[in-house]
Amino acid sequence: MGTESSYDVTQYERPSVTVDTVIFTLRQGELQVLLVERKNWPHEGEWAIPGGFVQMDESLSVAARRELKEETGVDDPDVYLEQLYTFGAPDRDPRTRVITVAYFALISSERLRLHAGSDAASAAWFPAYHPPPLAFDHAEILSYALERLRYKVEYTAVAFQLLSETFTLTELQKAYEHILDEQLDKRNFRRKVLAANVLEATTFVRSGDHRPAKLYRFREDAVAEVKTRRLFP
Amino acid sequence: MGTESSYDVTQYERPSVTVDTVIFTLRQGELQVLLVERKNWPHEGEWAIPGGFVQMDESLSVAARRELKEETGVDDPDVYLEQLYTFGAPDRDPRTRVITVAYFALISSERLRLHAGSDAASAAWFPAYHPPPLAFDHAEILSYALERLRYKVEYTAVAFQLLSETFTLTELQKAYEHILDEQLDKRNFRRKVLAANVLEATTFVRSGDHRPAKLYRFREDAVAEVKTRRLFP
DNA sequence: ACAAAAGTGTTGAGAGTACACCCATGC
DNA sequence: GCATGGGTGTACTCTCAACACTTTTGT
Repeated sequence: MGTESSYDVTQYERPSVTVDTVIFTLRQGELQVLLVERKNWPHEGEWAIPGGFVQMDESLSVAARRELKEETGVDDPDVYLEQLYTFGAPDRDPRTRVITVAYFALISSERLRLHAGSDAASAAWFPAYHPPPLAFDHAEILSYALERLRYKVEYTAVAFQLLSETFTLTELQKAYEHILDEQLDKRNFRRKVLAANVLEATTFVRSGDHRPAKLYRFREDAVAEVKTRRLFP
Repeated sequence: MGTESSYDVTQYERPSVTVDTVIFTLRQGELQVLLVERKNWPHEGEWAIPGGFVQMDESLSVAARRELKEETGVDDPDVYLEQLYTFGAPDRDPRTRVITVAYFALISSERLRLHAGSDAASAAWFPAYHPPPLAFDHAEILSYALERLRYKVEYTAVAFQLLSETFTLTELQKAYEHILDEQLDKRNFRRKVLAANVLEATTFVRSGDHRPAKLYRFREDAVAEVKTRRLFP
């Protein structure tokens, strides 16, 4: 806002502003997304990304966290939340002009388990890569969130946000494979992840049916960014 | 927007929504940004990123292009424009709640020259890395735009948007150096830029004081993306 | 003992980086 | 003829990608 040095801020008709939060988790061996049911409108059986109006005294990220809490019961500032994009086509909601600021959140299924009984009666998890029909432009928002997640996971350490506090290297590799939808080489993966110096080994092991696996933890002080390969030198 | 299956869309008080467009060009051998003067308010001599209210029937990107045209006179759909981030802290504008969707634009000084006499009386160009004091949270918006530009220039071919249609390899290299604020090796730069197969040589040369330089053009059909170096395999 | 997942090294190819000199033109 | 920017090649290093077997545990 710049040109007018003074103006009547009430003179313009204002759009509604909402925040929609795309919530991802790893469940049942795949990447899943939380959706809420729209009972009759605009079409029977359509689902939607959870969202709500931005209150006049709350910031956008606070509104997104409020939405996250309402739907999952999780009220933890450590949950990863990032602004995605703002969608504002004039006809994206046929009722009225609604501009929505989309966020995406990553949450471990462990954290979700702790808050199982939330009030989200009509919310359910769906495979992120195979969602049901979505209302409005929400399919576009979900695609965009998946694209950003895939991209982000390649050059930062966000994937850890989807795992429990301690995890095995195989669990970490599976998380990457589910997000990237791609198989990775075990030896190369382990060598590189250990070389990155972002993990610390714990003294514990995960005992299952077979040989126990060492448990690792993400180093809080780790700076996990990769120097990007440039298009030009 | 999801939970309420029906609601009165008029029941909430609504924030104002603006679009602010950070306009970059290469001028006088440096990266510059267009700012507008805020005459008396909130503080004497402060400058601001050009912006304006989003009309009820226009999309966000159309609003950003409208702003671009009002300030520079340039009304060309080829001008590079990208949504940056949405800033919505409740107190970012002390008068009322204003949520602003920031965009950034890249425009060549050649295009600007064609539209020199626009109505932007109080607009002026400033060094992007050394701007004057800025109003509201506009310093934060500008920093964010510079960060994104630096980042984007490394893995896509956006830098061409700042050059004329034809350019010498030295001009291209200087553009990269001004944006990245870093010196590059001439031989490596030329080898890699030619290997990327995004340029076509023209038959023309730029004659200056000394040996004439070949002029190149960006290939319209070029797909200029780099496969990103991953944090993990 | 056997099934199942954990864990571990080497090699060849390609890309990145550092580095110095001759060339064509205007004055 | 000289000053100025244009233009060119090589050698070393590092990172990436492909690939198969041994170890440890539970049953």
